[in-house]
Amino acid sequence: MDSLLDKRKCIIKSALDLVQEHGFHGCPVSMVAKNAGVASGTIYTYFENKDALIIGIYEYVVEEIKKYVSERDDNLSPFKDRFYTYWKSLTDFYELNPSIHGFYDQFLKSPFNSEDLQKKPNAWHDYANSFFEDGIKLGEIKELNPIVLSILVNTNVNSIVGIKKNFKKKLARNNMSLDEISHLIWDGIKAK
Amino acid sequence: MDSLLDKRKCIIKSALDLVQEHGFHGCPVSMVAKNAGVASGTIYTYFENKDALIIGIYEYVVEEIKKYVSERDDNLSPFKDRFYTYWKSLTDFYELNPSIHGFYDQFLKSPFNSEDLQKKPNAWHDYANSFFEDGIKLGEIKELNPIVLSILVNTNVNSIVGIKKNFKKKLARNNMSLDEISHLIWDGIKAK
DNA sequence: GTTAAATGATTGAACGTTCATTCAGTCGAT
DNA sequence: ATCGACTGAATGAACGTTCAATCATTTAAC
Repeated sequence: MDSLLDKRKCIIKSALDLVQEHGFHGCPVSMVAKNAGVASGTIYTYFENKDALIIGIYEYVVEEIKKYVSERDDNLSPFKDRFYTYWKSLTDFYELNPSIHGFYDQFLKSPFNSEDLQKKPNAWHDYANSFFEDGIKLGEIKELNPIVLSILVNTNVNSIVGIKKNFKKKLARNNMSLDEISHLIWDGIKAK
Repeated sequence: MDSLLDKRKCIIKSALDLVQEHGFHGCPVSMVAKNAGVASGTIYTYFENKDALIIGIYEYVVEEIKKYVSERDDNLSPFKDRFYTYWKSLTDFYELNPSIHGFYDQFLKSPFNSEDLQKKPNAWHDYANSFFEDGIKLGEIKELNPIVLSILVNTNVNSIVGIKKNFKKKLARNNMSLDEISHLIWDGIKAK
């Protein structure tokens, strides 16, 4: 029983790496299977088809993100601190898990991220939305739609992590550190 | 001669629509051909292979973006005005050309956007970078790396346009308008 | 405790489809 | 008459998916 869940997760994880590297269509089921150390037929014990595998990866990924970020949020702290912690947690998580970052970035803009999927309950999105709702209720940030806020902040974190990944050499100079972008965003969204 | 360029552009345009709708791998060459009103073999008169077609669309797209945004920039105006005009031009352009927005968003995160491609000269990226360099030289915006700034601003515009596309109904309420996000970003990046 | 049956995961060759690409022949302009 | 674009059927490789056979583990019977 346990090993079944393990194998499912094992397939997801090895598919995650490959998709991140080669794109959705650059990694055939056979490659995922080989990478996971199983036969290609086995994939179909755990997933209805390849699309379901991709969605399965997505569901795993958002669960992991939510877990990491929410564990580090202390809702008794001042909201400003919570915001910076949120930003840092998300950044850290992506940097610790570059293939999740790569996958998620690709997935969000892909046709896999269909309207139907977006309608389904999503613990990570719910968490992020209610996080920013808190900030608004507390009067700490501007009265923007929390959904917009969360998309905006998450997009920016994604972007920064991507920049760090790609431009590591060029940017290290004497410029304002990339981490300071969080201040820039905070200045933009804080109330007053 | 002219009709050859026309046909190339015609193929690019009809591929653009299809890719935006179905994703890179959801639109076979045969479909592109049919949509463009040519035989599939004809595609190969204009493009070496399907990948080259995708890259061709990308090159067309960034050229159009650059044209639209730079035409509306008056570098004699105060930089703050120029920033708002930049933001508005880019937003307008994407809203006037939703399939370009959809394509570009997908493309940027896809494996097609390879390191090699990123190294190639790109008039739009150069334009955006030097735009923000201007702002820094004029002392109007913070001393961030202009490459970072342009990625950041472009990402945010992209994101806002995407939100407008998807959430038209939900968001129209009484919340601060999405267009105000530009102020939020300006407040964040302006000097002082 | 041993043996036998049952269950269900696993395998990988085989299948059928899809699709990028080719090319021999056609058409149209000059 | 020549040249080059155009056509679209043909090709063959790639890939998702299936399934008969195998294997491992659990259950049942004695």
